[in-house]
Amino acid sequence: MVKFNQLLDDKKKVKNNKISDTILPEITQEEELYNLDEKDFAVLPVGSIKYELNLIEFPIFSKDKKIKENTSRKYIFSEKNDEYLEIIPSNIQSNLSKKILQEFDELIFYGLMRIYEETGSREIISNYPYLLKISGVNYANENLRRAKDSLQRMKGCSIIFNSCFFSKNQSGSIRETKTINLLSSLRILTLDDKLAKIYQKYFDKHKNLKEIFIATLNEDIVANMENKLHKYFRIEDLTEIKNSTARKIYVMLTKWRYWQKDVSIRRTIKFLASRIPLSWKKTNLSKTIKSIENACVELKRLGKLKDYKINIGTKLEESTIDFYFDTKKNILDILNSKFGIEETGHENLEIVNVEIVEQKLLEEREIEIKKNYSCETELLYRQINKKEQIELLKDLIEESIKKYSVNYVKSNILYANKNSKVNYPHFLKKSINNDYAKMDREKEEKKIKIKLEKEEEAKKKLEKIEQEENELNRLAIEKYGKMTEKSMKKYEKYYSKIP
DNA sequence: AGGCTGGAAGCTCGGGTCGA
DNA sequence: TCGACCCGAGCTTCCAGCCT
Repeated sequence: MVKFNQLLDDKKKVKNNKISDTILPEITQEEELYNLDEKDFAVLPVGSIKYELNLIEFPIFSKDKKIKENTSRKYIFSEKNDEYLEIIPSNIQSNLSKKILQEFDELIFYGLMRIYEETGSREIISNYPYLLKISGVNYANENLRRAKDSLQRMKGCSIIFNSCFFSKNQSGSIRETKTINLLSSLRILTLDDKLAKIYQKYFDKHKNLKEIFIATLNEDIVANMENKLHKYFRIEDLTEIKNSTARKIYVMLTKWRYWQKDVSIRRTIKFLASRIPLSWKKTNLSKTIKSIENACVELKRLGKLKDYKINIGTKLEESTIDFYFDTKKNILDILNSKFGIEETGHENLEIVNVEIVEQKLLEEREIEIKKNYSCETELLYRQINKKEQIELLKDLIEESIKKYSVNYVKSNILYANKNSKVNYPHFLKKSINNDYAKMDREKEEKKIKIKLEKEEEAKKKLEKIEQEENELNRLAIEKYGKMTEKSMKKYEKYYSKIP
């Protein structure tokens, strides 16, 4: 972990280069004591959400628009200490996209947090139009599709915190590897779904609703929020910042300023860029600084930042930025200065390297996400041709047997085994959805039926023959018993000649 | 009337290249 | 170091039409 000393060193370096000639504006800090406790939470402004501390500090939602499908991203904080954050996209074929979490998902996540705040339940049952509305996303057809896409990404994307996930019981250095998905489960229900009746009231909200979703928030994130390891934000405060770089800076500053308990803070621009994250290639430094400056202008315009000052010395690379905060406090500021001020150990983490891994490599390496699948899923998974077995197909099987039946899925697996030529997972998914194996299954069922019928017939025939034989024997014995002594001797003499 | 759908055009912004 | 320019995925906006 990068120690706080390093930041101090950075500051010293800047001083040595005589860059730190910033004249701080006169700032007087007013303090008022409120002694807030649980019962004061009722006065939280409408539209407040909790933002969990780990999610604040890390680039969970990529700002990169050129992100490719089936590509993971690893943000390395320290090669030596093996500290990194890695985001691996889902390659479940049924998902709309196989990308890592992106900017749009962040907005949708705010919406989920809002519903969580309203209901207090980890399980969120809602519909896309409502989710868009409270996420601050314009209603548009395309956005409806993307909301679904986004939920799937939150379920499918694995976020690996290696030695960097902070939680309540964490003290000192964080040594564990933690893999989470923002959503631990996701179920999409259409009206014709078997379970739709149970959730009818959620469909009744609007006659035009075709689908609703049932999503469960990740338990570690929820646990942290229950332990007050979060900051409060008004959802409008976040969504009115259209520039995503500005939004990320605002969110991180809210954490840092109350941790540092200061009305102004300084960071190197390199550090800031690494955390947003923005490119820090030599040829692009000036543009990155410009982007950060644009973001600051936006924050100042919206009144989220009192002022800022960028200090550029002889070298662009060593530039720093000072942020100045308003001392006027609203209810959220007061809460934020009280809760979530723990040192999480992330404050000085600097991303030193970003690795991008393409799908081929992703598939080659075993994804170490251990999941609990049902017995049926495990058994069906073994039916898949060995060379086509990918751990993630278990998700597809698990989902499919819920929707259809074990026999239905099995028949389609066998069909895919026989007929898939190029892309097995894709073919299997299509096969299950369209029941390609219907004919095979019916043929097989018919074959079994005929076989059973034949066996039954043969059994009956055998029984009949036995019955007849028994009857003949009985009659013979009966007749033998009734013979006169003369006839019996004649009969025995005749039979003794037969070998 | 208001919510939903489907499609399309145009804009945004980070990133890349180049030359002064 | 910096401005000019281009690229392109993502995003917004708009329109026409449908459903309840």
